[in-house]
Amino acid sequence: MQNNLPHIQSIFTADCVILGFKEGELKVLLVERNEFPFKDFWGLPGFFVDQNETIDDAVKRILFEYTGLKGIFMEQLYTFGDLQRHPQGRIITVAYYAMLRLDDAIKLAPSSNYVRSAKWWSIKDLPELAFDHNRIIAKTLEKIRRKISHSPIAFELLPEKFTLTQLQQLYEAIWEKKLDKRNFRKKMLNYDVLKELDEKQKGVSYRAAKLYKFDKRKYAKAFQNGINFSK
Amino acid sequence: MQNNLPHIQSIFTADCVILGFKEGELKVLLVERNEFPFKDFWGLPGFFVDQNETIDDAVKRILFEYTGLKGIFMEQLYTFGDLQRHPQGRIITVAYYAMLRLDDAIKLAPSSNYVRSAKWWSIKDLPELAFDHNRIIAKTLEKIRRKISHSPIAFELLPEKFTLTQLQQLYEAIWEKKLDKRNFRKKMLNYDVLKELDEKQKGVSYRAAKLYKFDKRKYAKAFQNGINFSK
DNA sequence: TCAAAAGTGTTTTCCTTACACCCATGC
DNA sequence: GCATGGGTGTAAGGAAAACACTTTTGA
Repeated sequence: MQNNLPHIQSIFTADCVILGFKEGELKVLLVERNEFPFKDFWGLPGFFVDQNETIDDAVKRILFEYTGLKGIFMEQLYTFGDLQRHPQGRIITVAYYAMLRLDDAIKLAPSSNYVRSAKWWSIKDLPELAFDHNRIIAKTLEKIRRKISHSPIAFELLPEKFTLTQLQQLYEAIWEKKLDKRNFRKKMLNYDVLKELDEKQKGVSYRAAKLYKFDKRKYAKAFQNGINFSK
Repeated sequence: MQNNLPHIQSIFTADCVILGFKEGELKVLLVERNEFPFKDFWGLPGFFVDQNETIDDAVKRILFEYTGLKGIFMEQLYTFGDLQRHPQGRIITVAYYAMLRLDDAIKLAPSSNYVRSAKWWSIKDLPELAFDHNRIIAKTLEKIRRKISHSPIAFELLPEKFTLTQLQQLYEAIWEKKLDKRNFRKKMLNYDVLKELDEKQKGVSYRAAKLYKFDKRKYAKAFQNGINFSK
């Protein structure tokens, strides 16, 4: 950093891993590229950041353009700058991940002409993606596997009202590990961050489960003591 | 990302939070700036990344230039892109943190002419720094506070041979919290990641303590089971 | 012999784990 | 009435936390 900026300029982009949860599986939103490089490959939604917006704002903007949603949970993941990651030269990308509730009928609206289509993919069964996007998704998984132990990010992926079984399935999907139903419920209720509702599941052909809400106020209290949704 | 790169170019830098541990305190290496902006302010060592090196390599290079050391532990922290962080326009910086053993007499060699001097500061008592560097250091602290619970990064800051009391003081400095001696030792030895040496502290005017080494092989085993140096 | 830090065990409490059966509902 | 998931308790083991005194050493 010098007085007269030497204008060593670099190209950088932002890529976003948009996650959802449906049918007991973690899903990731991918786009089909319509231009070189990696034409016809699937990859993460990526974009340039304007000179007059923060990276966070740029990601919010793009999330809105793709999903029509605002206020989505998002967080910076990592910045990738390998020399080989882009065939046209070293392009640095700041990767983010975002989490949203897939229950609302989200209309996917790929807004840019470099994108042919957009689709939710099961994160367990991805093709070879453009650039280093497989690696970025792998790193996202590592991150959220750790993070759901001490942060209430799981609730970002669930409908506002959910059953304990849905919550458990989400943890199981992220950790790729079966959990004991009784222990899971005991522990989760013990944290005292859920609000039990006077409402039950509807439209199922078996005993309807109670619905719960995540309670931010309770969580704020519990957080002081260092909560730990351990495996 | 498009076929013909639109060359929306951005300036970006890398900044490095270099940490050491001495006299029971966490230290951070700061440089005194010799040029505008923020002339005469102290700040983090920052630098441009060449077009043909990865960000990691650039940080390694700079660490070597400043300290004469290679193989220092380092990790990416976060990428900061606020619009106001640099008075001359939006400059994105990728922040790293690094940890080294301060016991070796490290000769600080500020290599660049934008730096007047370099000095170790106690992290608890910092002046107002250039740019958003106070914030970057705060974020580093948050990160390592979490990270020392499940990673053996503490050992990066200690001499190769250390006493249990030194190790405890380091945890206490990072967590800003007194720990119980007996419980700390019991727990730490229980993890089975330390090797007890046939050697004792020298040059102290009281009962000399046993020296220990961190044992990477033992750690690798313990790691499988999900180690947790909890508070 | 004194000052300074090293070193050491036990008890209580709490969290984690393992484990299996009956219940409610819709079809 | 049957298939499907909902919902529940207890015992045992292990980790965490609280707590204070004796030992060693050099000056």
